[in-house]
Amino acid sequence: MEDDAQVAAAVRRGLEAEGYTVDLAPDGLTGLRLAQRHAYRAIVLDIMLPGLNGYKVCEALRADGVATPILMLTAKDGEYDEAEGLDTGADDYLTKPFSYLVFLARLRALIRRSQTPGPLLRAGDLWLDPAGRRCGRGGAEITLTEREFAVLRCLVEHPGEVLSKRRIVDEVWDIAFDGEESIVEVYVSMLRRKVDTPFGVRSITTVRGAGYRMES
Amino acid sequence: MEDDAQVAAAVRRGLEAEGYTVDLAPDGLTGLRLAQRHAYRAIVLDIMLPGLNGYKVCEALRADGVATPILMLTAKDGEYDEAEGLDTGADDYLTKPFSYLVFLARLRALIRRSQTPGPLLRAGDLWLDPAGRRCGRGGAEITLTEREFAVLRCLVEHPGEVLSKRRIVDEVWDIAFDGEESIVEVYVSMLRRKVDTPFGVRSITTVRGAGYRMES
DNA sequence: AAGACCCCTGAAGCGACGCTGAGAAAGCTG
DNA sequence: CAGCTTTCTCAGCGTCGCTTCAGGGGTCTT
Repeated sequence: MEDDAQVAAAVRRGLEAEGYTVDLAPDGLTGLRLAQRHAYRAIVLDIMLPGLNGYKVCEALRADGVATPILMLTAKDGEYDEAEGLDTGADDYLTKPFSYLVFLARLRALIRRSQTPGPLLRAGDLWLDPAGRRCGRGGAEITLTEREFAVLRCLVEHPGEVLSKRRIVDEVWDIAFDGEESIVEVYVSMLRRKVDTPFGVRSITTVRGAGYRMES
Repeated sequence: MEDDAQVAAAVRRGLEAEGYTVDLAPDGLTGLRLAQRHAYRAIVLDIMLPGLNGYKVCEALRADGVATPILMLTAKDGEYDEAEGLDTGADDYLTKPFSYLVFLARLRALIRRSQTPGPLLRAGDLWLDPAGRRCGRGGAEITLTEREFAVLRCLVEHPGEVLSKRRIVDEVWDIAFDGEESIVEVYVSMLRRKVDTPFGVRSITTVRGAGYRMES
């Protein structure tokens, strides 16, 4: 246990260094609760857990309709353990001891596999292709920088809804971003110049004191 | 088990003497992993396996979209086993005990049958033949090293989609590769010099901050 | 009408990102 | 073992994008 806690802490540090946000549960039940309440991108589940063991947590989650990909960690390399792990609904398993690199690669593969392609976002004749990272209006393609694209995407994903600058910063910028919210103004300005002005339209509306809205 | 391991080793020696390259998995799950990651020309699958049994491995592979021909080995000669084997997606089965010559003949037949004329990957007039490990643009053939080919293949398999360096590393390099992602930059640079520049085109687009995209 | 507040946008510094040539290390071939 | 190929690292350099700042305009309140 002592050992496990250390491994868990190390894994957490590693993942956070990679830019992931990590919630750590000390026991099975806590983990189950967390997973039921949050929409995680992936769950790493140790079979040996105080309280509910990993199989049970996994089973309970699947029974609950939680579809989040699960990576199971098992200490034994017994045959049945692996099969059972997959049977209860885990998407992958890893036998201890494992290298951190292998762990990371598996986790990434899991997350990638679960990502739905999400074809094309549209707002009027404005279109956004997240997979190809392309954007355009009608037949014309528009070149956007990474940030511009992220901000526009954020807006297009919530058409007709007013998004505060705070919210846009939260969604687009890193957690650690400590600049001013006014950065959003700058990007909206640049976006309008690229996706609106040349086409004589105005799809991003300013709602004074509240934020911005993508007209649908 | 002991027995099986000896048979497996013998088969391996035999096949390697024939000029095949053989990967041997000690258990079902390892086999499954290997088969998911590599593009084998054929898979020989024992039903009696430690860990996942042959049926499950077979099923999992097919569910995963792996189309590699599978030759199933069964110890029993009961009809149902055979039927079940074929049901789960195996292409042929062989009942133990069998002679090595019969085994070899079946395997060859399987490989021959599966050689589809041209699963040729294309992107514009750029073509890639994974089976023959060849590549070219229009009528001109281009010589690529193993890595170059793998990177290009990765890109061509997802035309129009932006692939991050991280993802390319994950797909092309060993799972435990711990070098820098910038290695991808080097290979893209070399690829462009071979498949783009001589033809005055630019098929691999850099998407700053996001990755690379194969133009389709 | 004046002031306060909010938003727009052009300019500019600087840091990050990507490209490429050189070369070391490892592997293969004869 | 020598010579070749392949793979990977490193560092320099040019470019691009991110962010901040400041000045100006618009809008609402008092």
